[in-house]
Amino acid sequence: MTGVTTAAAEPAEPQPGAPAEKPRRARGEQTRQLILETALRLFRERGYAETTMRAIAKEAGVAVGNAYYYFDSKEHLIQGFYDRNQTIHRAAAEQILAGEKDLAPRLRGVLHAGIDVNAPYHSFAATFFKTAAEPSSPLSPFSRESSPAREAAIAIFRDVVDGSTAKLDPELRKELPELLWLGWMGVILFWVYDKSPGQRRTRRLIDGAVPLIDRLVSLSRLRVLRPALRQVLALIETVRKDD
Amino acid sequence: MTGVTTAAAEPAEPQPGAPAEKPRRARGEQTRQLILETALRLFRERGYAETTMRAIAKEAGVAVGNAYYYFDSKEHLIQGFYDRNQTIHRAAAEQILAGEKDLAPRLRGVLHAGIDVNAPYHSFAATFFKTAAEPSSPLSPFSRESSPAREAAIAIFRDVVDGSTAKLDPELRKELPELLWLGWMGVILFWVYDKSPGQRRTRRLIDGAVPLIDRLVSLSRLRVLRPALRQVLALIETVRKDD
DNA sequence: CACACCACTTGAACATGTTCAACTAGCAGG
DNA sequence: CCTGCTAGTTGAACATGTTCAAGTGGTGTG
Repeated sequence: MTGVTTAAAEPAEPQPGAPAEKPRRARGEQTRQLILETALRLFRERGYAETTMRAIAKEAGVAVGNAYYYFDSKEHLIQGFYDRNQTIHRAAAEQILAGEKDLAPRLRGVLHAGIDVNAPYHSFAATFFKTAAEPSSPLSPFSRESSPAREAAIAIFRDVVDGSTAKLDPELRKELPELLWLGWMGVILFWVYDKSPGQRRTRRLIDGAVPLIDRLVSLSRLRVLRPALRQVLALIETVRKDD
Repeated sequence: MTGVTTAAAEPAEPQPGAPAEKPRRARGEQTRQLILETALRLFRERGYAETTMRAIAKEAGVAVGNAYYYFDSKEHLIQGFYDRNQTIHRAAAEQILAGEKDLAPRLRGVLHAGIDVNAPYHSFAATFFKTAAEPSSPLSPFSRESSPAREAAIAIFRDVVDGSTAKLDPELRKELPELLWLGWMGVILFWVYDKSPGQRRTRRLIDGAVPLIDRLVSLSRLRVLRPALRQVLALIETVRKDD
């Protein structure tokens, strides 16, 4: 498991751009982990809203204020969950990508793996999603704070594309990873709302959408579609400006 | 302005399916309106999070508990906002659709009108969106409670398609309104996250996406694309099953 | 070894959404 | 006009996320 590590796992060197973190000693790191793990366990057992900060503190054997020393808010505790699943998804994806060269099964495998990882937390993830949807929230997938996690996620889809034997328009190839990630966000959105048993509708969505994407990507080299493709790429370019 | 009325405007007859509401006398209705209007005004002036229930009650000259007699929670106050903008958008859309027969400008006009209606509430809408994103929330655009509002919104896009002179595949024509509504939800999502001045990136997105959709819809009648189109329609069908 | 600094810890206090038992008042029936 | 019913109203009490001033203890330095 190389390449992606959760930001909280080890006290990384302070990066130039990032806001200065206080130095942390061994004891502090231990307490931080204790609080985080206790919180995630309680979230899983009782749900997010039903878990009070007092309960977390009590269960972890610390004072309430101590939790706030390490985490800015209750929502920030979710970031741990976020990072952890990201890492597991990455590992599962590498497993799959190592043994498959065609675009469609590569993409399909990675998407299903992503759902697999999150499946045990479906009910909890819905609440999580609510807080993530707030644009100003640091947990938003589009926020600056989650930028590293986002980049890591996009990197998975870059692997999906680059490692495949599919022939496609070079311009499209450059944009495709980010587009696939966007699609993945859409799948997650669908999944969060999916109340069917075992979220099988989401599985069907993936199984149906992947061949479609595969076909569209192939068609992208067609002469009739070139103008449309250029138009799509131009739109992306235009919209992306002054972020 | 026919067809769409806000649910809260007049004390409608108790519908068979709906949960039994307490009978409400004139005085009660008046108080309810007073609280709702006061709340929406304060939301606009100070923002949602910054407006406390105590402030609403005080400003309206009632006790805190009284607000909870009429509204189950603070979030439920938002529904009024929701309904109101829906109605205004509908009216604006009818204005535009009356004078335009081509698909692209019809769609473009309706989308821009939707943004126009919501523009004054951009910062507030972000918070609103957060609560709407919770799948279990009655405010979610996909929830059963907001089903009437959703149907009304889709109806706008049905008008956009049906009233246009565009020639398109009959199967696609049937599905297009709902797809356009889904796209509209996407635009809203983009808009909520759009921090550019005046949300001009959203405007650009609309201006860029509309001709693209127009082109794709035209291309849908092309022979090479028929299989792809059928595939898309089949996917929609599959995913929609056991809702 | 003593001292000072600072990471770390505490728990009471605060702010705010929500609940609830008690009260009020206006209308219907006698 | 009295009486009772119930929609309507009240505000204190409660639950919970968050803050903060006051410690505490370990670590590096003279």
